[in-house]
Amino acid sequence: MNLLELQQRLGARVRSTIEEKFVSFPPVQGEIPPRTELGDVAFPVAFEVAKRLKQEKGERANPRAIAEALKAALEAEAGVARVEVAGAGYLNVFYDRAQSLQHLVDSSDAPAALPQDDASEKSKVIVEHTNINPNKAAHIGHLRNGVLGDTFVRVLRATGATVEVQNYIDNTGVQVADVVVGFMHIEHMALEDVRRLDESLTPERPFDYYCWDLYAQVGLFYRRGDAEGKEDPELLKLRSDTLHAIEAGDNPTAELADYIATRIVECHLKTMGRLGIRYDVLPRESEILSLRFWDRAFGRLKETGAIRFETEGRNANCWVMPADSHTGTDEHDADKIIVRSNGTVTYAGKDIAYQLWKLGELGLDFYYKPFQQYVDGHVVWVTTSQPPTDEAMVANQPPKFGGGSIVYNVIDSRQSYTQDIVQRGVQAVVPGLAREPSVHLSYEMVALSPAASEELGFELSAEDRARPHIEMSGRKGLGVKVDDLIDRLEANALNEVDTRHAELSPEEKFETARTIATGALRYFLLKWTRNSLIAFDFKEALSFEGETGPYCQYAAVRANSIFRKLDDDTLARARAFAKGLAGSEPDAEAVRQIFAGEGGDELWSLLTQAARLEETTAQVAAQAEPAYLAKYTFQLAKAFNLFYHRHRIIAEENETRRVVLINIADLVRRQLTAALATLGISVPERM
RNA sequence: GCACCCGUAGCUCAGUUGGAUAGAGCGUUUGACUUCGAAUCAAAAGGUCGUAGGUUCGAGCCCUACCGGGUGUACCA
Repeated sequence: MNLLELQQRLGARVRSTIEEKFVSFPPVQGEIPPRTELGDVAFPVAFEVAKRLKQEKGERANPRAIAEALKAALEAEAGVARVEVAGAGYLNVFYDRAQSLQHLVDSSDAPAALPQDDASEKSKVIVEHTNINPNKAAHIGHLRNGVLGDTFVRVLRATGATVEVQNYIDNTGVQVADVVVGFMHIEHMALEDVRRLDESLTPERPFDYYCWDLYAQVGLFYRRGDAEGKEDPELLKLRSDTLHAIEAGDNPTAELADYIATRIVECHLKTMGRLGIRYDVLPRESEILSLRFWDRAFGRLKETGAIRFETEGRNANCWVMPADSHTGTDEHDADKIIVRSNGTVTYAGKDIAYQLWKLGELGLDFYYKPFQQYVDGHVVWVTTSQPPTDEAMVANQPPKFGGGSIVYNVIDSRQSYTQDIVQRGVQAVVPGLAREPSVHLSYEMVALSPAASEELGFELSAEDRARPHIEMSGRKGLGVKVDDLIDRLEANALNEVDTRHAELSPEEKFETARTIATGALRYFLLKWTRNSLIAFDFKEALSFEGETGPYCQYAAVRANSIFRKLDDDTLARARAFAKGLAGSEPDAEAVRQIFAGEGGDELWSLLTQAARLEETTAQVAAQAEPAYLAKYTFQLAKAFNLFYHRHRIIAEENETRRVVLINIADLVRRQLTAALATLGISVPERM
């Protein structure tokens, strides 16, 4: 369902007419006028034509006259009712509204035929998101990553792409090591003790919450209890020793680390699952190390000369990636160390190896085993260093992971510099790939408003209180845990449902509340453009009114309620009427009268807005900006709410008018539901 | 120092690639439930688009300089 084809056809016609009558001209796009009275699509090309005429032929022409000359060609096109020349030379096209309605209803029946350009080999898109350090509960900042990534995945799938979702697990990093230090040196626990502790924990304070607190304690521990003090080098040695033990593997410390990381990943998946966020595969850093991915990437980097060995200077005995611009006084200032002087590899190096694998350019693969299964049977796989041994594992083969034609990495903007290094490394090794095969999908962080910070019980200095926002800190334990926030949203939603729909069963009430909470939270995180920093505020995040997910859901619920009261036969007849418009001129004329009459522009405007979902989705996929889809959905919901308020549909007495209203409401509710689904938000029965 | 991001209504933000009269939400004020549900709708007030130049038919958007804020710039991950 879209009007894009018509728009594109008109654009092509404009161009060919210009070339025929005036000068050579680039492809024209057409744009949506700011107001319905100005038409359905506008071509402000006359100014450019006048300029080109002057430049290329020395002719002086009036833009208005040029627009007039193009008008006739457009008026001859099918689907066009009339064309106006406005202002200094705008060419405004008005569609035939009856014909458009017929077309929209007709095409909405066919399941959106995906453009299967080449069935032989469909390329795969990989999206990597979430990537939370597996050492504590997820906070709202982590959630922004997950929601952004998951929504982008849904957008890509809506455009027909095949998408693989990866969640990278850094199970051998310092953050995990810190919690291991906490268990071993603060709590004096070994693996068995931690296991027993884990089993004894209550749902109010599960394992990831426990580790959240412990991690904050470790931060203090390194500072000998003084939050403002310096870290004690002697205690920091515990961290590096632990880290080395984890990387080496095959020892009690590494086993404890593995237990913690695995359990926390389970918690994270459960948390994300509450919002419908899912994964296909969990590549782990431990396997990148043990399967020697880095060694292979290292060789490739050396071969291509992307990195070089320093024999002197401050980076002596390191492998560095030279900076491409030398702005500092010392030209080595900006060089990035990839391999340290002690021979170990930095994060950037490991990430280059991982990216190469994702693009199918490393020449190595992981082994896999099932990690968990969602209720619908979908399996999440995790990497492992051992080939399958027993028969059951051999029989249960994973899909082919990695080898994407394009890779999106959802990573916050603070890591732009490092990501840049990684991109350069990848491009040096595989120069033949399409431009930017690996895309950093960056976004700003979520910080806390001073009020939110105090609500969490953190004392603020006068200086902090004056700041626009306060950065969350896992080390200080300062942050809004995702599960806490969802719990509050669900409780609030349940409260509302309870007062509005006392007749529902407790299960129905809870399910409705859950859906509303998900809608509120996902929309809250999606309505901001990626490079807008979110200063988290409880009042705003907990709101169900105004520009929120529940507002959009409510519009869809209302639309559905119309059709619950309408018998199926009426709907079928209404659709048949719309489809038959092409064959009945009197009916078509009656429909035109309705759109031309009182409030007709408003009806038409709602219809065209609903028709633009596919176009918007494609744009969101191209620009990787899910906020546009959120805005679109809200605007459609808003327009529908107005329509709903202005018109009584079932009670409408004029038969033709009633049929038109039914068709509009039907198309809008379907598009609205589809838009929400792409945002990961479903529509409850009642709310 | 250098690099990137940001500066639009009281607050928080959009502004779809340079188009027509600058848009939402929240907050404030005021109206609308006997209706397909008011988690809604309508109306009002609120703007020197940080400042100063420039580019052109046209600039919130592009260029230059400056002012103010943020984030990076590790032999951390």
